[in-house]
Amino acid sequence: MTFSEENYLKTIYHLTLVLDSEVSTNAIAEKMETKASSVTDMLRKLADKDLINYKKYQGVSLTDKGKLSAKMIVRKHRLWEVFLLEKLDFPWDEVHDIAEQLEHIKSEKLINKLDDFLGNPTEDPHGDPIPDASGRIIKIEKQLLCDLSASQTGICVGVKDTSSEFLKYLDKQKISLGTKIEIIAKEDFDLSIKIKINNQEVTISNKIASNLFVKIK
Amino acid sequence: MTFSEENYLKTIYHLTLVLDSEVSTNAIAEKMETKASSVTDMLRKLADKDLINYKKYQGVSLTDKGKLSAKMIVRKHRLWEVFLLEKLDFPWDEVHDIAEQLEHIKSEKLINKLDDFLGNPTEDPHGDPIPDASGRIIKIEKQLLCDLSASQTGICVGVKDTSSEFLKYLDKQKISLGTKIEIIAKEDFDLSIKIKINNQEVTISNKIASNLFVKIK
DNA sequence: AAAAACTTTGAGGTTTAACTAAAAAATACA
DNA sequence: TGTATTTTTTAGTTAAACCTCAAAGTTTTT
Repeated sequence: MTFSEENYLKTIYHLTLVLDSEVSTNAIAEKMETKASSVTDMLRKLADKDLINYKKYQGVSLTDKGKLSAKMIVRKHRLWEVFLLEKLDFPWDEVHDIAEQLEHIKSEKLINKLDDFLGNPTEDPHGDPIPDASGRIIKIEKQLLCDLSASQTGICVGVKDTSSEFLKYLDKQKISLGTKIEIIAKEDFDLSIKIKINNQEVTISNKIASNLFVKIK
Repeated sequence: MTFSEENYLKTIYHLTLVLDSEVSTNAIAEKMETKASSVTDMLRKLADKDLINYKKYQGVSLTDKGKLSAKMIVRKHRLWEVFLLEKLDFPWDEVHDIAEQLEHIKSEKLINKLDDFLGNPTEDPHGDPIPDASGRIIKIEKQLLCDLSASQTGICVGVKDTSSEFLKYLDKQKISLGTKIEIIAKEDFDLSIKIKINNQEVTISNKIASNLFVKIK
């Protein structure tokens, strides 16, 4: 599989999860910042390789084979992210771009050994699940911080927005995976929330709270 | 730089070390298993980018810029080899092929962090030197095992032949980097050598002894 | 100086992945 | 239902990075 094929597969996989239905040519084109006609070309190619179910004008879905391939790419991407963050000490917002390159390295043995080396993590640094060697995914029950009520306490387990800006903001606030967050009070007027982290009280906007996943303690 | 450009540069670098002179088009073609005409194409390209000194019919050498680029590729290759062997526990003979892929990952920060993570090693698993971030190479004085005389003791620091067959043989004999080797006796007739390793006496052929680098203790 | 070996040039091919423009199909809606 | 709009596909190009083969030029060897 070429880099480009792998990237298309990954995009289709992600879009399928979000849209929960067949994925349209235009949706893929937009996500990959290319033209619909280019996408159609690639879809024919992926269909020839039996990686997607493709009927003209009907949108696409992944075949079992395609889904497994996509999951293996996601697995590689997320394991490398863990490696970069935990072993090499990269900041939160820099791991993605390098993992984009590393995810294309071809060696099943490598990725399984890396998995073991990292202690078989089940989530990446953004809190997204890491498929195991057979493609199985363990979902953790997580919810958005904004859905908690006063006096509840959560552990930060992931982010919804993975933009560099947001991740840098979190770094500045010293919020990372595993950080304990206690809701002190919620403000009805602007939906801002007063929270306690690292033994300090801070007020965060609704925008922040609705992009942070926590697990209730 | 494309993968292909990087591979040419690396080949020219290695050939320069071995031949210790200008490298010919044919030599490159043979090493890269391609045709001389393809090589000429690429040489023009590399010369345009000021990576090699190239005059028609005269062979090529690396410019300072080219030499540094080549060293950085070698650096990446060898650091990844150390990672694979030491951290992921890959066997000796499998690290090369995977490192061939990893050496093309683009991120200076990544490789420097990897270097630190590995404890700034100066040699790779085959005993070859690893250039530092500025391209400097520290040579260690090493000699072939066959050049030692009876009763001398050496520490295995590298191999000359890096073929899978040879590396597998060494694994079988439990010889690896750091293994202590004591010369018991040399046989004049067939140049075989009786050595003591891991507290066992073994006889090895001259072919083996002339592909093993040791540092005298 | 001629033969042999090596190197370059030129013409042309393949693959991969884009793109534009226009046709065709599906869908939305009046 | 039929037309307008949107979406998707087709067809024809382009461009980069490779490659091959054969011919022609250069250097080295005998």
